[in-house]
Amino acid sequence: MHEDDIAAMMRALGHPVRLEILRIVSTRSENCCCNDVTDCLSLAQSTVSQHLKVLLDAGVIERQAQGTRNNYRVRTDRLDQFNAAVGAYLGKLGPSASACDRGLQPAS
Amino acid sequence: MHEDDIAAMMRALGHPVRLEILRIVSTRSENCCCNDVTDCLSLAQSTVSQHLKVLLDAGVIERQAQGTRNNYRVRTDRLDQFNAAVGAYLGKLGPSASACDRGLQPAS
DNA sequence: TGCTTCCATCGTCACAAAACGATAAAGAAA
DNA sequence: TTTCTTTATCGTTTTGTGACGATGGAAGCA
Repeated sequence: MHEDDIAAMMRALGHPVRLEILRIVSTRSENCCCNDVTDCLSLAQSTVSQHLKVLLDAGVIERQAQGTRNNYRVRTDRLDQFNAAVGAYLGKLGPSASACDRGLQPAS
Repeated sequence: MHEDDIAAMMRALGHPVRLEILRIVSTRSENCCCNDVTDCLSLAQSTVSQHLKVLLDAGVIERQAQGTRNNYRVRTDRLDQFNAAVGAYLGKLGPSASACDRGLQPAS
């Protein structure tokens, strides 16, 4: 997972409503559709659908059509992956590394 | 660390340039000023200063005036805190809980 | 065949974010 | 004092985001 991917995932998760949506979806693992989420929030259905799309595009959740409804599910694999990447990235920030590697010296 | 704080931190880190700035700052722990960062990036000084402010407001970095320059430093304590909070939050998303309870909170 | 439900998408609006140049304050250096 | 360096902030422009209502297509039910 590269820096840009981490940033993209961070941005997808960087909204209180989306974090809450993620929590809601996770608690109804098997059958959580857009309306279920909407019922839990004081937002319009279109707004919730949009947030779901953001999470979907970021790979945080997955969609599965079932008749007329769409079931959403948390992609725990991706979240684990993300969590590990964040830990690794932040862990590197303490000790010295090779930064500014666009052809510049490490430190002064 | 509460959900909104996590979201705020995520949003601050949810930009490729800011992740790179963070990395640059971390490698020059003791004396990293705005110009140092600007030299590493192809962005205007005012733009870099703005990004630094975002990171500063989110508590990701700290500022320390030294003469006419401002030294920035990574707040590893906050990042560790954030990392732990993210891990705890994402870890909760696997097992089942009681959904849609806006008034109940297991832990913080 | 209708009728209903689900929901992604479109169009729109208001506001936030990202980038820039210009500026001014404040310390260092001459 | 005068000049230079550093850099936060202002004003502006462009682009993005979040929210909404409305719409239409697809599946299920009458």
